[in-house]
Amino acid sequence: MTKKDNHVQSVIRALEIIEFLNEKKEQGVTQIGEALDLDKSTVHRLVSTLRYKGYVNQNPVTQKYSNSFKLFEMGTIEIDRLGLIRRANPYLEHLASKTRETVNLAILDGPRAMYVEKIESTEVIKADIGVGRSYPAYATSLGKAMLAYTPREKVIRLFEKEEFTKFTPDTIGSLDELLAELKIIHRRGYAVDDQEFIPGLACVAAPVRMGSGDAVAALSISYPRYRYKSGGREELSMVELLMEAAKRLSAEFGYEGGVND
Amino acid sequence: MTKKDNHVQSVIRALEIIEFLNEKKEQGVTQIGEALDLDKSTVHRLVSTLRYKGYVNQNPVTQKYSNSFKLFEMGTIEIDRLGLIRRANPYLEHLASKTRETVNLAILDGPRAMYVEKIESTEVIKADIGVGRSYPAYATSLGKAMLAYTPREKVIRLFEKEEFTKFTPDTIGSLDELLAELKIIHRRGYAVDDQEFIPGLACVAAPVRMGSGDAVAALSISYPRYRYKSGGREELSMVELLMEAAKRLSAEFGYEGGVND
DNA sequence: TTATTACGTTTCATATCATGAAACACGTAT
DNA sequence: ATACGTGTTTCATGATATGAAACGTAATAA
Repeated sequence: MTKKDNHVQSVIRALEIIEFLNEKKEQGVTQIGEALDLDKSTVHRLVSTLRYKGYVNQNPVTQKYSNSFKLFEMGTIEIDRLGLIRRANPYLEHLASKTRETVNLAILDGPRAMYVEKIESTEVIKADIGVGRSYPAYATSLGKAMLAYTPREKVIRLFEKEEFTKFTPDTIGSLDELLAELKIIHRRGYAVDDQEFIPGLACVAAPVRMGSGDAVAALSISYPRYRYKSGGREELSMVELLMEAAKRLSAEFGYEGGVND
Repeated sequence: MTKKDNHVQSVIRALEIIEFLNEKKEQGVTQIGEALDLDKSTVHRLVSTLRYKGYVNQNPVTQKYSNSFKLFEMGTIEIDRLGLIRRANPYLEHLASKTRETVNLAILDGPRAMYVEKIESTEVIKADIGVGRSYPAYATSLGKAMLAYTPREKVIRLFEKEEFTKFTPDTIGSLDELLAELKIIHRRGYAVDDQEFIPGLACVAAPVRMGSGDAVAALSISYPRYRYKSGGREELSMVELLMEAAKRLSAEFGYEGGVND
């Protein structure tokens, strides 16, 4: 909590231009100026700074501006830092080939679960959640699996100001409810999402843990609910595969304990 | 070409901080200040602006700063724009399962080929090039495949100021050489890289074309050279698979012509 | 304990530097 | 021809980014 907002105006404006170009595609200085309530000369100066630094390109024919791929390049470097994707890939492939369902890898990005890698199911009907997207952690099995292995006070800090949106009737609706669920997950070693986020979609997830025992990421398998009976033999055997993979991957990140702390 | 450098100092500094944090990991304001030759109070103000906008996080215990995953999130949105990865995935999977080798999808980012998606070979010995990385287009089959279906004057503009680095003895070494090679590729419909970038690595690539006939992306298959004879039956049958996939994917992007213009 | 060091943070006087109105250049449409 | 639509450049103005210095806090040394 900063005492006083002492932020740099031009930097905020430049970032807002990048964000604006990120949701639109190609925009001229006038359009940007109208959207952000800036004079077009100001926009031009900021945009030309961004171009100088390689963040935006100018279309030579339309003269309009768009974001370059520098963001993508830098973003992947950021994610690659821990070598998470590289290390997780063999396990993802193993799970995908064994289950034939979509498998996912996510990290915690504040109160949200961000999908960083996936292998899609070979089935015609399959779960498909976009890499690079993030969703409220309390509403997804991946998120809950990670939160269950995150210090309780940090979880409270993350969610005390968050609103709990009821995506479906079964979505977790309060911090208390979440904390109770996390306790169960921690004891059991895996999380389930039975249509708590998207109707018809079910997932099971297990945490990837590091030396401290806290989660660095989570693995999940997601599939249409109708394909397996909730808690049935098939689903449980997927959970077994998943937990074995998560355990082995955790070992690569220095976690030496068992399922429980 | 701007007549006068009229750039916004604070924006440049803020971006340089992001870039610095992108190569290092967690850094304090003092360290950042030393690296970029700025007073720590200036760094603090810029960093707190970046945090306010969600681009950096502060570690509550060390108080040091690091980049958030916002860059990754925005980067993937940028790449997703055309739905390229989504549309290409079925073809990548088909190629991967047929050939058992690593298949790649790249786009042109200025004079460089940027890998945006891949499926790894199931072989123990395999090619592995990182998603999000980019390499000189003239040195890769993907790059050459795209350049061969890019207006000649644009190619010249992109490379007239570029230096041609000899990564291996067979790397293309000049603009003239490149233009000659592109002509052959255009006539033939696919590009090859026989150890022109990395010794021992061979690739074949075909362009994904849009309505205008220009390339939007390229598909490739990469493998260790020793596994197949250059120009042999096996390699040619991979080229056939590749061109068929590229042709179908091109159709999804509105390209209706044949292999040649 | 008390001093020392090292760090992030805040303050504040200063003038640099970002700002937007207006003019410009170059299109395209009327 | 004329009028509007771009992106671009100029320039006088003062708002605002700046860095030195002071502050707060924590960890370490004496």
